[in-house]
Amino acid sequence: MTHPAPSRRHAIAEDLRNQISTGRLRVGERLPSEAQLAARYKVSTPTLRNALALLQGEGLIEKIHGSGNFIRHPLHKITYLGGGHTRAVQLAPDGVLSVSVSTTNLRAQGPLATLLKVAPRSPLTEFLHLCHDGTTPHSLTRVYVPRDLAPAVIPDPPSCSVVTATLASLRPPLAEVQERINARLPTPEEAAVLRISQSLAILVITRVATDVIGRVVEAAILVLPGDRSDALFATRHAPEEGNSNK
Amino acid sequence: MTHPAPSRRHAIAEDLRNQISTGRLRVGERLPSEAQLAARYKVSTPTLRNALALLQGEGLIEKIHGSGNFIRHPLHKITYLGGGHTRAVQLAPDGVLSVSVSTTNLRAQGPLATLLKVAPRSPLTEFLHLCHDGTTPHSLTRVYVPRDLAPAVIPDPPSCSVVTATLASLRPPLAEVQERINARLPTPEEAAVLRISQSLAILVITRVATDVIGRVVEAAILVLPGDRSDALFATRHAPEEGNSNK
DNA sequence: GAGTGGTCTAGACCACGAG
DNA sequence: TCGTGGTCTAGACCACTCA
Repeated sequence: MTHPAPSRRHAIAEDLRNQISTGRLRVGERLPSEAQLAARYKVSTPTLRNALALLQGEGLIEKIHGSGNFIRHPLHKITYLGGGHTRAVQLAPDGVLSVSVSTTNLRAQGPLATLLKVAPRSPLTEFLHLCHDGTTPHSLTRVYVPRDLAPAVIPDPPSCSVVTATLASLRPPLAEVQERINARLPTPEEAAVLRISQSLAILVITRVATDVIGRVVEAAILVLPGDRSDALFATRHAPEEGNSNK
Repeated sequence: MTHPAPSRRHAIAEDLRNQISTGRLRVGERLPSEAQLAARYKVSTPTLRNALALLQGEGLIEKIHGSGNFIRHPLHKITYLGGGHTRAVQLAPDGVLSVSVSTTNLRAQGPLATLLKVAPRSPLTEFLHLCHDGTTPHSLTRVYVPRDLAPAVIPDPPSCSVVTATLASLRPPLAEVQERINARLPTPEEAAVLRISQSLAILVITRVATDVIGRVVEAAILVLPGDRSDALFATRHAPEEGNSNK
């Protein structure tokens, strides 16, 4: 409560936020150049850039080097459905999502070997999914399976649904799916691939599927931008056994 | 791969990271002043501050205005157990967590009313939990229940376990627990309460518990710093019905 | 090549914390 | 009061995009 409006950049960010939400600045539109904005608000360029960084962290604008600052399209919110849904995928409310998949063969090492509970240098297959909502990237998923559970032939170009179905057919019945979620800032690489600011928080979901004999048959790492996605877990309780929890 | 080492501040941050991980800088210790560090690395103060901001975003250091930059204590990782566990609480691996609770009566409004599916201005009781790991705050939880499901008398000082048990006893059997998770940067208020950087991502869990007649009996908003907490959901599958997924 | 954002400098002044 | 971090200035130079 010491300072309601401590700094210049918050005031500028607030003004721009209002202009965006009231529609005076329309989506997709380019903002005036940083030099022009700095002149208009009578601040130095670093201060104006700090103001833009706030909006960037909220996912309201997108900076494109050499080209300008743009109002982002209103975000199609994506909900990751977890818990029980073995074939967990993202759900888009209305828009059409296109997914591109690429495949790589590699060998387990370090944390990846630990995650899959295999020996280092075990052969794995990686499926890299990049999900687009229109023209903007929307989520990044890396799926790892032991090589012997991966299909021998991969369609070219691979399609997400086909790959997923093929994987499921090769797989023994699942016993447990574990999903670990945390929040962090993206690495520069992740930010570049997803075209988001390095200061926009991301949701990272690490999903590990285990079969009945305890073998890890799939590990997936999902990276979801925090401004346009969340994860939902619903747990139903049987009415009569609801009180059996110790 | 376009830029292996794009900027000065990353080099400085990397150097400080190494000094921290190799123990040349010990936990709790104060770093030299920013002016001294700037002189040592031969950079301007804003550049040095940018380097520190990177470490701050990783939760490695804590800035205390007027006092200095300090190496943070190695984080006791907290895991939020979700999904099925009705009385979801945080688990600390070893350290002892102390929780302070305060109670407020208020009336539903806006998003809160929507969350609890009650009419605006319905009476609610808020329980504000602040969880400490030693001296540093660790998580912030706001729990809202309709007033008629809240205990008439609140012990003073309220204890977390007693409050939780009392709430459970007043409550009809639960039918469903829904947990929605997302990632964002903290508000200035949240950052201040949790004593974290405004550039450290947080995990926000919104948990809504519904009873058998569809009434929302509790809504909780948990704020967990991303560097020291994650959420875990485990789903077991019955072996025989594992293939029923079309 | 013109215009854009990305990074950095060398200082100034203010606000906070502790003695 | 003094040293600390917090904010800001007015420029400089580089890297990228697009015509």
